[in-house]
Amino acid sequence: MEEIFSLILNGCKLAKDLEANLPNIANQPETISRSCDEIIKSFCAAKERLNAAHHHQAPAALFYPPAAAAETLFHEQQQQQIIDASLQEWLRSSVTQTMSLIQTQHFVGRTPFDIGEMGANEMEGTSTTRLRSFGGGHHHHNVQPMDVSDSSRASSSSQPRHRRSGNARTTTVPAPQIGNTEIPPEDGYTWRKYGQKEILNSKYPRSYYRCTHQKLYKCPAKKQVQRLDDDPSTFEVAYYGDHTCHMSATAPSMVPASSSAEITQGMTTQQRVTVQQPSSTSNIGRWLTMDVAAGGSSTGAGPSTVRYEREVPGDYLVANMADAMFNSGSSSSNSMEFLFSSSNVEEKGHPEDKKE
DNA sequence: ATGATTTGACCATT
DNA sequence: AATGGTCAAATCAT
Repeated sequence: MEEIFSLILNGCKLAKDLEANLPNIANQPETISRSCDEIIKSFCAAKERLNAAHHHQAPAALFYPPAAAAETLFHEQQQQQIIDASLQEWLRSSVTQTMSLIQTQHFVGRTPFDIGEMGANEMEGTSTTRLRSFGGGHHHHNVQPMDVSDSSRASSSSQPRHRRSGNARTTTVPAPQIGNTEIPPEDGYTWRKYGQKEILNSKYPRSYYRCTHQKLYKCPAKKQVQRLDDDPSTFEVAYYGDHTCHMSATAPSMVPASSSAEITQGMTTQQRVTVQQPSSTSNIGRWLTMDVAAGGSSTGAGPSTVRYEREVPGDYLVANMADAMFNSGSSSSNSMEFLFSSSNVEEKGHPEDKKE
């Protein structure tokens, strides 16, 4: 156990070192990469040991895990929380600035996440392959009877509760390289969670989000986020519907989800640092909401006129992200302008996503 | 007070 | 009938 902790702490230390050095090596991707590798290695080693210690019996009840398993999972979670706590401390300190710098300099033009678009069918195929059938292990703390003897519904059922409408754009988002890997991915839009569900044959629950501005702008955009069974550090995000709300409200910029993901990803990291507090999801939107000029010419960007989403083929976007994000005019060389090359995003328009 | 999240219940789809 | 998606009351956070 001590070994594990020392591994973790070592990882933290390495990360700190990296942080300190970052300004110096910002343009040495290889060096940074090597550092990251070391950090990751350290944490992975810790994780492996944790798993080895607790994981040997992963019983495969079909629906509900035996108490023992639940306990095991619970312990694991506690470990994870301890790890998280360490990381939080580090992350909280001042990484934010550093990260924005990294993102600015390093991630531009790269697409570390593989965006796959598949129809629902394909998606289903993959998930059945991937999520093998040893379901069960959900870490559900006891559900308390909530005594909401509510039955005054059953009349307002006019919404099409379509199951998995055809056009899902599915994104697999690996855990952030930096810091906490438990954080749900973000994509720059602001979402409101409206549900969570245990999914059969999946270890982890699926979370349901809708656009925060659904009611304001009738924005139909939705997404579902679920951790992969195989690889809990990877999230599968399925998008349904397109944003009809205007960009300044929810979108980080005109970048489609795929390319904004890389930026968002990092920000998520910072923003979700406090994982234990489950309800702090949406500050992110705030900075994004603030002031994101796009397109190099339109500064005022009349929101309602701008087509913010999809089809920005070779556009370079200038966004004042870092500034807006942390409004930290301090040392982080206010990189007022960095551009994303939202090049190879081939989101074929599937506008026929109507429900109403 | 307002807005977001949690979570059991409800209901459409398979 | 089972499963997944959504609703909405209760709760939490700001």
